[in-house]
Amino acid sequence: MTDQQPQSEFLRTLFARGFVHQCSDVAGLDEKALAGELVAYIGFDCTAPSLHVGSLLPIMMLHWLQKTGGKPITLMGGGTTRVGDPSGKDESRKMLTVATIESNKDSIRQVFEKFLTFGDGKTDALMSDNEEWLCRLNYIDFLRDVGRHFSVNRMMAMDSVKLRLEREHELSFIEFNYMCLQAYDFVELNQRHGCILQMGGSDQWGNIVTGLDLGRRMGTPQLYALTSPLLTTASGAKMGKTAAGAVWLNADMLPVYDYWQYWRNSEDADVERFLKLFTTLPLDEVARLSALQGAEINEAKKVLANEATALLHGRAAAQAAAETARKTFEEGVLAESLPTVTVAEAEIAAGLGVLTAFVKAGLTPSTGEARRQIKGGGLKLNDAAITDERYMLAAKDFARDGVAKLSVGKKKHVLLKPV
RNA sequence: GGGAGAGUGUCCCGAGCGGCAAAGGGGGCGGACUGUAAAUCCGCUGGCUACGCCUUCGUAGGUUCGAGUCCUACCUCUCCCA
Repeated sequence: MTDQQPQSEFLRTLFARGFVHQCSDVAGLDEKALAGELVAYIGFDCTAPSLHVGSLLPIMMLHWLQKTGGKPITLMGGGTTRVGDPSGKDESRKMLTVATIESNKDSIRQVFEKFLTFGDGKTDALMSDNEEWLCRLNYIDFLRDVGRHFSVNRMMAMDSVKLRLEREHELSFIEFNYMCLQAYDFVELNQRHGCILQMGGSDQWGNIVTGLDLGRRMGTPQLYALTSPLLTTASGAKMGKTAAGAVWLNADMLPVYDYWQYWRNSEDADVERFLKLFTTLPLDEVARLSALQGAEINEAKKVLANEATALLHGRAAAQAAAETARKTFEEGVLAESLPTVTVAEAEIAAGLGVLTAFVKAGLTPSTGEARRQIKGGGLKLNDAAITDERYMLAAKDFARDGVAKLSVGKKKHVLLKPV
């Protein structure tokens, strides 16, 4: 929020790569970062079994923090998720059961290890969980020790609350408490680990600042807030949503190939921004790549896909995805690494219609949809458009490597394999 | 507890004098153009054993030849008052 040049490597990097949306006190924070090991945390909700690309941005901030000599803390919201954050939501989310939250937590954890080094060393990352202290709180004690520092008048003015009220949507008491708990987390982490910075997405600003405030009233050292911009694509869509759903980070929820494709299909106008945010390439390399014009920029998109995928899934997996893509798109060759679905030989012998085949392959949700796609010219069998919706798959369709290639549009392919 | 209002195509918003598979958007998917981009244009957007059949308008009943539309009860949500 200021244009002064920070001195610390940490802040310089964050600013240069476009991670900063708001910061409570750049100069003050810069000083702390220069002085020595900076401890910062980001909280993560456990509302889904995997994080998605939206959370990648905060994770990258922690990554850079560690790289520049700081100590990152990932805070799992084991406790706060039981309450539910109203920020940025129109309606209250369904209450999640404790069991669901626990299982989500376990499944989310593993992702952090890809981006951060955990351990007991000075700049090793730390994984914490606010369940540890929040679930132990005693209501009356909490109200007396912490609750008295919150002004309802001020809370009513916070966006997360105000928007609900203005739109005449319900805001339950439990959600209203969320920011108090998050604020308390910050204080707790300060006391436990000397954490003085909380980062997060821009929608977290209110919650984070509430933490600074609580800290001051409860006698912590000066705390700092830093938020990253809300990520949208150049054409305004929310980042991380595709037709199939969210772009998950867990490989069991989104295949590596699809993850690679997600980045490969970025809009031109996003390439530079994404390279800065989601890869660790040096900035001069980023500048070179994003200067490419016209079709040339596809090279930059491939680099983006490679780098982003390598960070999450490893270099080898990224290369494999790139190779599959190269074969299918650039050579038009059948890549055996495409997703494969098996069918019983007998089923084919008994007569398997194309419509059913597409449904089996999961390319089409219903035969009706398959029918419509055929009318629109969207379905292909071994790269040839299908025109007859009553066509039955025959032996010759499996002539190439014993598999039939089914496609919807240009980008979605599945190999059908008889067994 | 009292009063006022609302629940529509399982993505969202949203029209709907008793004839409705249900207007219109958004989103999405497919096609054309391109560069696996954007913008633009076109088509599609309940299911199926498909010129027919089945299931949809909060839930359950009722009135009607016929109900998203009328009546009754119930459920859920919102607002106002207490």
